[in-house]
Amino acid sequence: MPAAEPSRSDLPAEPGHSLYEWELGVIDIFVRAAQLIGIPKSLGQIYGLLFCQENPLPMDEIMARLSISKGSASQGLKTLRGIGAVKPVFVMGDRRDHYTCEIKLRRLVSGFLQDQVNPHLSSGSDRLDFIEQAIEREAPENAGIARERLKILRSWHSKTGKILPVVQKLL
Amino acid sequence: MPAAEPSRSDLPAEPGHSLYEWELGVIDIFVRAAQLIGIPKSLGQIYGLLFCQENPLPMDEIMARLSISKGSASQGLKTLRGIGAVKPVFVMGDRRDHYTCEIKLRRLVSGFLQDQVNPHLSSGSDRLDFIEQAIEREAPENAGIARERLKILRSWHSKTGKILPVVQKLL
DNA sequence: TATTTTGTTCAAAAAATATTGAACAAAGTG
DNA sequence: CACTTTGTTCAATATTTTTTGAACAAAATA
Repeated sequence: MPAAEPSRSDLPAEPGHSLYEWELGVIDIFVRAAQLIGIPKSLGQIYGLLFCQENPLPMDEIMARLSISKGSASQGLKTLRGIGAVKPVFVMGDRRDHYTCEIKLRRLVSGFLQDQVNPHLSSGSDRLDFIEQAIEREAPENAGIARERLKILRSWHSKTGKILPVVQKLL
Repeated sequence: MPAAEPSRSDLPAEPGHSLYEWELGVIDIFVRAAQLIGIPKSLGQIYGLLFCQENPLPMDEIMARLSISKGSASQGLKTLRGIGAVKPVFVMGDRRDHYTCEIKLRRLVSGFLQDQVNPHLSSGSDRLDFIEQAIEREAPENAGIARERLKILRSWHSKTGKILPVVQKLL
């Protein structure tokens, strides 16, 4: 598999001005990562851009350098803030919010897991209970297989719940 | 958080015939899981349906019970087969392929990781090398920060590569 | 060989998701 | 207070992804 030079098709359509080649490469990586974990590309772009900066950037700069709209930038930063991937920092003498990215892998992942995965896991318990009730209620001829599968699902649920903390510790 | 009864909006529009309530519940869980990891709902539906069966099911049955199209069923089974989530089994005296699902969590996850995550990880190496070259080539005034970030990315890459085997072992 | 059964492929349609930009709010400034 | 700057929201639009179904192929059957 050659792989070679990363495709740039996902990067700003109008590369008019700034952004070094190496920054484009980094952004490319984060855009792909975003797609892998199923979040919008623009989040990957914004995070990637901030990841390359020595200093925090205000929203206008982000919009300009990535050539994305105000709405995208605002919404994107909101989401990134929500999972703790990005933080507003106060910059003396400037009224605008400036943003830096969270650069600790562990925190980054924690925030994501907490926001995207944990909710599923906890609602999962309720769903399993619901299924259990349905099995009793219906008492189908094949309640045997049903109960067996439910048991498997419960064990999966439990295993998954135990994995996450381990992962976080290892990062 | 109430949570209660799983929504059924994702399940077959025309629940005309079979499918017990408990099966709907199980399918619901797998559809959500599918969305969480970013694969089409229909894959979750098919896997979920098979997960509830004691015996392998041929494609027509899958189409009928889930009321999905032939194309979806065929394509969905192909993908599931590709990641090892589903296996064709020979059924004596029936010309059709019959399918069972892989029911070992570890294998299920392995297949998925191998197919979806590993490729990203390996192409990642090439991308990092590309970025390194770009940094040298451009020698921007701020090559300092650039090299520092690259180092971080390399460490992330390495950590991630080490996590996967651990996860698989734990499941 | 003609016919049926089983399954794949792929262009077109539908559905889901992300992005834009204009209208609006909040808060500072002169 | 009128005006500017900064940022949010959300309906409309654009884009991407998924699903459908009809055309096709392969293989068994009669």
